[in-house]
Amino acid sequence: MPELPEAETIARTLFPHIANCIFESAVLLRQKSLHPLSMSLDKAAGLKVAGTRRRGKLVIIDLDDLSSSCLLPKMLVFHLRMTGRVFAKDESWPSCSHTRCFFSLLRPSGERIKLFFDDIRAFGQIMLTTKKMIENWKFWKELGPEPFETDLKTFKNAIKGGRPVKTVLMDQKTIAGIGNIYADESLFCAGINPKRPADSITELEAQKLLTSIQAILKKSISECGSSIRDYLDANGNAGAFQNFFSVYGKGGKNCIKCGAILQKTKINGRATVFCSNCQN
DNA sequence: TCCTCCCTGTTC
DNA sequence: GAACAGGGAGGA
Repeated sequence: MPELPEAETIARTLFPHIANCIFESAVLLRQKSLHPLSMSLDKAAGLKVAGTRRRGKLVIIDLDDLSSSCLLPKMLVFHLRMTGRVFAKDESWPSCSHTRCFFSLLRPSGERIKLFFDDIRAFGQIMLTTKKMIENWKFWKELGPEPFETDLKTFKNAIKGGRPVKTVLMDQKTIAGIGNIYADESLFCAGINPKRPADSITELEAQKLLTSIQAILKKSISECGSSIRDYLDANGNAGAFQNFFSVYGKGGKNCIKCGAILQKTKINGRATVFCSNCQN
């Protein structure tokens, strides 16, 4: 389940494979995997890979239009949702039943490669867009600040309302890139009960929570993300942060801090694990 | 503000 | 063969 650290790892590991490549053609195998606001993937032809990056959980390939005099930068945006994967392989690599689209790319060396977007559960979507067009996307426009670029005041102001603090954390408008894994882990690290109404969080707790989020995301990025079942980076390697989980997927086991049995519950329809002793 | 739906592979 | 995993859209 790619969240921020996994998207970051994919963006980093993908770039060496496709640096300076020119897009030649696209094959879309599942129409619904194309975002409704996307332009036709054929429009990628002739564009050159300028870089790869991440925004929240989104993986982005920046593209330069070499032919256009008005230099209108385009970008290919991947929303990986649960099981999306982006990776490059040599030309002979076959698509599989989970391949949603693939591109043919030309390397500066003249070698031809393929860029795949595979997605088992088919929740993910791909979008070819421009910096201007993407502003029409409500999700993009409302996306909260990056966890490493925000400050306490902004964060505290976003933690508001009577919803459970975990729900607010996972709301991409609050802060970008936090999903179920990192919400549970951050709340445990900060000693905050995930069911607490967001507006009951004190300034001190918000401070602790933001620090925890940043520390956990940083650690996970350094471990190349978490691989629960499906996630692999652009090189096909698994992450290792799952070996550092304190609570996620550990309901019924003992708390690593106090030894109490970790509670498993559902918040907003999402599996949630916490320690009722350590998290108040 | 909460619930359902979209998906498919894995586990019970 | 049902339950479960879950991000985000959309509807109640």
